[in-house]
Amino acid sequence: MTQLDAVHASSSREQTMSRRPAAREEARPRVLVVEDDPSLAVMLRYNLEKLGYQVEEAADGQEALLRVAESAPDLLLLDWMLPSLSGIEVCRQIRRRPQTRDLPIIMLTARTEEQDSIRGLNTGADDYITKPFGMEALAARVRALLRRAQPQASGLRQFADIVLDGTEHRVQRAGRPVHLGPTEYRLLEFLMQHPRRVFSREDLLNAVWGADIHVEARTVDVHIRRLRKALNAPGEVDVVRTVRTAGYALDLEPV
Amino acid sequence: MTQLDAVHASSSREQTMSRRPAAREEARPRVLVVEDDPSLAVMLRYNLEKLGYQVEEAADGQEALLRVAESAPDLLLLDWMLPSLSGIEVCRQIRRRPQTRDLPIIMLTARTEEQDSIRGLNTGADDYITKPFGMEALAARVRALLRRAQPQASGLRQFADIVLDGTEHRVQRAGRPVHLGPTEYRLLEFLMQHPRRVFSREDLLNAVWGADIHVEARTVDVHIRRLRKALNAPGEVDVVRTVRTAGYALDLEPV
DNA sequence: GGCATGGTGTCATCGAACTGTCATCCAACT
DNA sequence: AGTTGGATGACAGTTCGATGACACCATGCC
Repeated sequence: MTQLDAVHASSSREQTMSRRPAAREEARPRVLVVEDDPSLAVMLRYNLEKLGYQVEEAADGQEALLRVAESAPDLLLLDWMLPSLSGIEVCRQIRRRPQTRDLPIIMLTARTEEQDSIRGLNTGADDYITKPFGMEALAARVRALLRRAQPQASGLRQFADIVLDGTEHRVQRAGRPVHLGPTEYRLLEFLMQHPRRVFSREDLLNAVWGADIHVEARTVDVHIRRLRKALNAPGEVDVVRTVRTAGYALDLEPV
Repeated sequence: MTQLDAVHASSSREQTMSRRPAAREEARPRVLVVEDDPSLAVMLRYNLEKLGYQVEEAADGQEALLRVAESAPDLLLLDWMLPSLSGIEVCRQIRRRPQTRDLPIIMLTARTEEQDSIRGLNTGADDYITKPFGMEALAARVRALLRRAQPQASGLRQFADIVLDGTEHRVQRAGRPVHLGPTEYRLLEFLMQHPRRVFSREDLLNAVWGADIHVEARTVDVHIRRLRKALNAPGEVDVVRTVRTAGYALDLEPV
């Protein structure tokens, strides 16, 4: 028992890093309400909390950006008209930063404001709803957006200093961008789904190429080599472990 | 061809040995088909049963979750478009529960639905196949996934301060990593399956080398020696017991 | 169309790791 | 002491993964 625990403990070090997005997922989704009218804000908070969301508030555009940056909510409910910084401007700034590019935003607009101009103008919002609105309508939009956004969150995979962004199809190692061909990308993607685990060439062919495609087993070697070449900068440890007669694994310890 | 067959043969040996201890494993693998189109469902059932699987069915997402929870199938064939709860959503819910996190899932999608978005977007499925598909393609995927899922059960083995991790293909003694050649690895793996039990050289040849391979019996001595050398650091007790005229065993007591 | 480019699968070759065998030595039993 | 069976070191042959080269295809660009 003690031994097993020891092994687990030593090997779970990196896992805690890669588990971060999952930990947040467990909690209720957090909605940031940006609304300068206090009575409306209170109403929104009340209803959203009843629906099971955590609610944070911001009264103007400046505060909104601040809160988005530091508490990374899962969804933004954004009033169109705001003091200090208009809703459109907030939207634009949020879209500009890579960390918040995919944050779902719902705009709250007054009926008088022309909907066409909102729709036509590229605000960057994902959805909008005109005031006054019913709570069911809002709830439906919130649910839909959160559901859509969810996979994006888990599209991010991390192992050691390697980050694979599934939605952007992008790979980094130690912050530096890494260019991979399509096959190498899928290969890495698959290996990152089961870090440390050893896969035979046949496993990899099935998973990366497809079960019904016939390709020489040795071809895997070549792609592993290309993956290594792209991933390992001079001086860095090789992240691909070769296990003789067994296959390959994504791993730090070469032995 | 020859290559693949060789791989099959050698790797299936380990699998039969590392069969899960549970009683229900003797049965054929059970596949749950989640498909709302009755004619397709019938076709799938017919073909899968012909391939030797047990087939269960569910017509929508709700029923799918229910059946997964109560009958714990070995593999899920999941239609992308479903009434009441989409395939993606089913997938996500299954992945959320620890008991079903490793359940292999194959998605069935229509050709029009973008394949990239399925593969790229992290749906949580292990594989997918576009609709219309040939039965061989499906069979290949099912086989591949079931094979991959199986060895997970027999991951970690331990004897005294020795830990052998089957999925990672790693060996440790007293926390220190131990490097073994393929033969020594299989030898240790076999010995660890029956600690303390004494095996004759012939037993070991059959189990580790294979019944049909002809190798000099004395060769076992050499590999036992290599295993000892790798396993026993200076000052540690020898974990391999020699029983004169009988064979070897994994044991702590020297006598 | 023709050309460049980047990606892919296959092959021949190289070198390191592994393997099986033997001769020799040593310890245990008779 | 003599015999038997295991341990050990050496070694030659083999296997297996790494590597570089190359021909083939797409795709995009002039």
